[in-house]
Amino acid sequence: MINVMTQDANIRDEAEVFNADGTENTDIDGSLPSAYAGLTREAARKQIVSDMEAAGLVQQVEDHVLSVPRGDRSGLIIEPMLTDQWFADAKTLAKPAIEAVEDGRIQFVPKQYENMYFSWMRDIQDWCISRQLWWGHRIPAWYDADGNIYVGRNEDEVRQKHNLAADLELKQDDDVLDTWFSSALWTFGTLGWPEITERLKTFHPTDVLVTGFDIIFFWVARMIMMTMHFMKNEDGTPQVPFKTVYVTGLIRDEHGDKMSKSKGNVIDPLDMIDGIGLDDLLEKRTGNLMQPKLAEKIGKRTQKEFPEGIAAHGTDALRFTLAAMATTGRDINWDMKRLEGYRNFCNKLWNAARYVLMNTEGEDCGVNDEPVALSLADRWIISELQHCEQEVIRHLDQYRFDLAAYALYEFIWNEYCDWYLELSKPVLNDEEASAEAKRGTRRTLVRVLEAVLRLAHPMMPFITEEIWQRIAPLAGKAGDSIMLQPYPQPDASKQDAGVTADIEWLKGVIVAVRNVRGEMNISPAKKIPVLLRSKAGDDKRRMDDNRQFLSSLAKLESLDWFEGDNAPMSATQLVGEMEVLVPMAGLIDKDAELKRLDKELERLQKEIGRLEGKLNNEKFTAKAPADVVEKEQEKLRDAQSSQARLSQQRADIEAM
RNA sequence: AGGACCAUAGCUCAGUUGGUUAGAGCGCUACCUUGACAUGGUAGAGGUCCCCAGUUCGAAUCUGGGUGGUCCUACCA
Repeated sequence: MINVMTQDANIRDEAEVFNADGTENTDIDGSLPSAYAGLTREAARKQIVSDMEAAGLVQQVEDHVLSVPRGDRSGLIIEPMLTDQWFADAKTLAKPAIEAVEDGRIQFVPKQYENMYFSWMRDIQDWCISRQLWWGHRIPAWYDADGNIYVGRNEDEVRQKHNLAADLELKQDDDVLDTWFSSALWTFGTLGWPEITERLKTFHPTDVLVTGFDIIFFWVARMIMMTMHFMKNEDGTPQVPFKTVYVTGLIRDEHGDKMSKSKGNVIDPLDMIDGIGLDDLLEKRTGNLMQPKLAEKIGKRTQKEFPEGIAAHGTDALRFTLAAMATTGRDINWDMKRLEGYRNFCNKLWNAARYVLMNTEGEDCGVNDEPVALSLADRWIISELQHCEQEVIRHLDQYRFDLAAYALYEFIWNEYCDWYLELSKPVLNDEEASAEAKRGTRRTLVRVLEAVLRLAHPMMPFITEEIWQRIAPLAGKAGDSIMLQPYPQPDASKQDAGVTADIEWLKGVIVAVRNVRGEMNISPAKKIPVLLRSKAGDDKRRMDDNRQFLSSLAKLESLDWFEGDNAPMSATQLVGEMEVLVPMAGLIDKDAELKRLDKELERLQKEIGRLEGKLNNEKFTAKAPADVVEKEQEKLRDAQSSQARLSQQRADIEAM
């Protein structure tokens, strides 16, 4: 290896020549043309060209494109230069680190990232830990004038260790350690190491490391290597730094571009939480650019993207959004609209709590276990809560924060708010209702809310705390903070499939009536009569049990059981085998109803065709599992029976 | 060049071992200010699951090939 430049990148008098092992090579003549000695390399290049031209040796001078490395701070062009550098034997360090992941002492979530780790580690090269930077930990190595090397914590220690004379001149290595070399010590270095402190014994190994996939080789792999090298278990085996590495996706901007300062597309989380005006946002993005030329472009883009700046969304909304978007994919394209949607969700929870407080504060909520009568709706929401808890806990265990967030969203909005709060109104507003019934509903309102607050707390810490402070006493709970409360545990004995089926029936009837209203343009304010007709045993019971709920939520003028064939002309919807009839007199638009029925019949016809085709295929009936075949047969029977009823209905209306 | 990942509604994304009428949020359409909530409610429209071939009774899901996109490949972190 030949080096022709001095430390200042000027041309040497004579080239240095080394063997590959770093020893000096004396076989090769290192002499250089004296004309160039001491010139800067730029001047030397020009001089060489003109000398060549003078000698008639130049055929052509041609421009070509190349990428020129420049120093980050100085901006100067960086030239190749041979210097002494320190290396760590990475292969030896990597071996136990690979094994720790292979045998599961350390697990990556999602698992696919283990491949990334292995491919890096199995192909690892010696790690150059010298850096020529202006910052970092200085390499703890000293040299004397003869080139001897002494390594130690500091100069005093080095002198003592090697019995060096006090007047022997020592020079510390100019280079600094690779940042990752220092930060690889992080898990134990922060806990008092090299002293074996109580903290170190208590908290090492740590549990979960959360990071981005681009950090796996930079830091994660190196933490594992260094920790296993320095830290040992009591039995002397290498200790791992952490047990699980949870790898998040990388958040990009809405176009899928990586956020970067020079692109001016960075969105500061704090600005989404607190909001920021356009002027401040522009200043933030363009005020301190490395390349001021970009300011105009970034400014325009920002102005277009956020004409009014960014609205305040709050911490909880941001947290919940991040959880909901933490899917298994590698990239997360940020979407302000989703943040907005989850802010609305926070608002929804807040308003639901207001409703609950309005109806429970200062009222008898059965805190002291007074007797209660639980309605079907009460028992249903309690049952569903157990299910929601199961789901959330299961998904959290698997690091599927997106699915956990979705389960919470679904329960709070689509079950608790949309149905349960509505179903609580008929009971609370009914002057005839017993004290036990009202107490039961109030108790359920507060207890379910209290539990779901604890369930949601990790994802929406502030709102849940705020509401919990007021709800907890009503639910008979005491404590300074929701943060100190136990996480909910589902109780399977509170789940009741029969209750769920009854509520599904109830929802079906209500939706059926709303459907008729929607399609027939009947005002939501107008009360309408409804008839139910069915041969199934449960239907009559369910109607009798739920008369109050139905009348209230479907806005009924009357609700009657109809037997026999000559039903009045009605708009019809099916709930299972049961017909929901809305008599047409004075209400229904005949053409609209015919159109609606045709649409439904067409859908059924397609469905029947599909199912028949499948079931007539002998290969399917012969090879598919019996329960799958049976399921398809049942679907066909249902579709056919629906088709028969609706065809009859259509004929009746047509004849009107 | 090598390797990895991704492709599902207008947009951002779910879809767990093959069997669903393929889902959510936002956006869109119509109606509704009813006493928790218009940051809302009700009802709806919207998909050739990138393309081709294969395995299978059956494919968004499994296999092969193709197309398009993103990222990584060691001295900024």
